[in-house]
Amino acid sequence: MTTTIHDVARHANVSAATVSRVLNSRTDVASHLTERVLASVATLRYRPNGAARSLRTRATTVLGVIISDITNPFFTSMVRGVEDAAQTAGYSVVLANTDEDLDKERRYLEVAVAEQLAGVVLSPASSHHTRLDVLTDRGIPVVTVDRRLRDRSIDSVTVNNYRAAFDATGHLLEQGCRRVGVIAGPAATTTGSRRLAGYRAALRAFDVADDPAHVVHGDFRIDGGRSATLELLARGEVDGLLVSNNLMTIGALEALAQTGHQIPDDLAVVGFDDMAWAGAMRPPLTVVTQPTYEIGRRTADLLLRRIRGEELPPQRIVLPATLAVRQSSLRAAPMR
Amino acid sequence: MTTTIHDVARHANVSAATVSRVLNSRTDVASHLTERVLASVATLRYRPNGAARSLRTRATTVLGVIISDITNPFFTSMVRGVEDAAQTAGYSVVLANTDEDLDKERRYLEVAVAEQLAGVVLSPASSHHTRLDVLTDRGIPVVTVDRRLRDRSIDSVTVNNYRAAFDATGHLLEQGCRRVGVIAGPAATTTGSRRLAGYRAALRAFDVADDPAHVVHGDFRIDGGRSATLELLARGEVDGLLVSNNLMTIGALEALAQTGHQIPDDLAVVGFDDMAWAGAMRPPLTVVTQPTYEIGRRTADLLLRRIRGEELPPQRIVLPATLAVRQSSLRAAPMR
DNA sequence: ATGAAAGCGCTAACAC
DNA sequence: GTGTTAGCGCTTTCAT
Repeated sequence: MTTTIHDVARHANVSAATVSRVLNSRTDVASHLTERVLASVATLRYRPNGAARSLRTRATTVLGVIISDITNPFFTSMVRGVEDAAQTAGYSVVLANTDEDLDKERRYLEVAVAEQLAGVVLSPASSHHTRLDVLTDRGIPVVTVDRRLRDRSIDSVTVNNYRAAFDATGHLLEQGCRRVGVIAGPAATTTGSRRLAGYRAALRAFDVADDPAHVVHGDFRIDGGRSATLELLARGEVDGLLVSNNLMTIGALEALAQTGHQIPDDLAVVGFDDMAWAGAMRPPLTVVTQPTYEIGRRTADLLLRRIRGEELPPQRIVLPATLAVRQSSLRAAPMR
Repeated sequence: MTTTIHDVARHANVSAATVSRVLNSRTDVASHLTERVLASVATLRYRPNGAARSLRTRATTVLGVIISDITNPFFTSMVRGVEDAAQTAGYSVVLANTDEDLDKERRYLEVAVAEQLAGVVLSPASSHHTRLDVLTDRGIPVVTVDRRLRDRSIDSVTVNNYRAAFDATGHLLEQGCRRVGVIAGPAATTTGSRRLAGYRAALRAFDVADDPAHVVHGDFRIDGGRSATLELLARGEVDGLLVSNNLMTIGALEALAQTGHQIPDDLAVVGFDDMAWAGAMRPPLTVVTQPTYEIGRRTADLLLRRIRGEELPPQRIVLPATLAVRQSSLRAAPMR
């Protein structure tokens, strides 16, 4: 039927133990035996049985990636980076969606344990309520991505959200906007809270009053972005808008079109997270771009180091996010 | 350490075999024992070890989804449908990207075998060259999605691409366009070839000459769409454009903006595959919409039936794709 | 340096 | 109906 390690052993005239040693690249095997084994593996097209291996070793070579929404292009691009890094190291990747739901998140963390995943990349639903003990108790490493936890002992890879939001808001103020609204993310996420904090800091820096009416929270999804924007407009006119993620930006643009606002003349817009189509829009969209693929790679690299057992202090890797200025935020008569 | 089936057996005062029977919901266990076992499972928070199970049964409860590009929103939405259906049936899902590369595809099919996946959802890189024997020889069911194989014995779930392209092209012709270009997909894929065939049929139906200069092939990616469009424009003016998938549409729009074409006045545009942002674009984009999530669900349902061993003739499920007319294709003075 | 043998946690024959 | 037993394919002591 399927060829096992014993078939290879017989073919190479060695014991199964020796084949196993060769396959796990241990150095204590005579080189002529190594060659013979490798040759047999090749001719028999032998593939080790993953189930048997992980039953025995109590570990797999599978990484879990638990994110809120696989249809969000930010995450898919990030996942690509994780996949590539994992692949190179001989690991495969499984994905799960939480929909920002703490219950679903907890369930998937348990699955990760049951499946004995080698490690987990997590974009936590909440900086305070997400509990990782299930994993850490059993020594399964976790790295959070895009967002952090309050718990500083957990590795994370993020961008400087505060700074990015500060710059984006500053850019709108430099363009002459004085009533700048923000569609903020869920307060439970660090992307939500840090970006809002950056926005507020920019207002202060420019001596512009921080009007509570100018802040509306959305849920990082399209519909939420649309309704939050309509709510904001209902509270009074604004002349600039910062939207805290990509999907909400789509909703916001729909709302603005629907209410007859001209961009950037009536209202200058800056979104968060570049998207493949941001440049194809009319007017092209000014956004905070994140190195999504790189974020994924770095996250996976860090996770793999933990899996290998490297001892390092808790890492908080921060990558740069930069403002890509396009027409949606450029006003005719900018202020100096 | 971790609780095993024997711990549960001891706690419930039965044999491991009985616990196994209960867990696999076999009917030949006395109901009072079933209760006791279930209670023990709950109090001990027992989770069966997947590795041990699949080592024994030579099968997993994992589905593989092998697609060309996880960053393409068509596929992610489809994958959501697969995930939800799989989840309900107690299966989990792993993803892989082929980048339309036959080698990569073959490699992942081998991984599917090695990992003893229960079944595979595949969007084949080529209708002629993709070989599925690796899987079918070992009884691993496959359903192709989005695209078909020449081999009619393989189940598939697609939309009626021919008809959809026919309608989309017909719509452009009804709008008065007479020089309609098409950015076609890779000829190796059925989505590429069927959509092109539908386009040609519409030209015939409207008695419009089929100018070879109006057909350019792209690779289903953004850059390919951009360069194909520039190539098309270089060959001579067109007044209508059909783009055969979503990512190429983004590239096409960039090319049109860059060359100063006004949509829809200079050139009416219809894209394929709805995207969350199609309605947020100015002008809103006319596209062929596919029931992506539903496609995923139906695919998974079919695959799960095959996994359960149901005997049915080869299925070729065809779901409806419909034209969502928005402004990008609406001309001032349409022809009747 | 290499082989023999035990056992990871589970299910499927086979007894009873 | 339920328990006993063997063994899935691999790695890892422990001898040699």
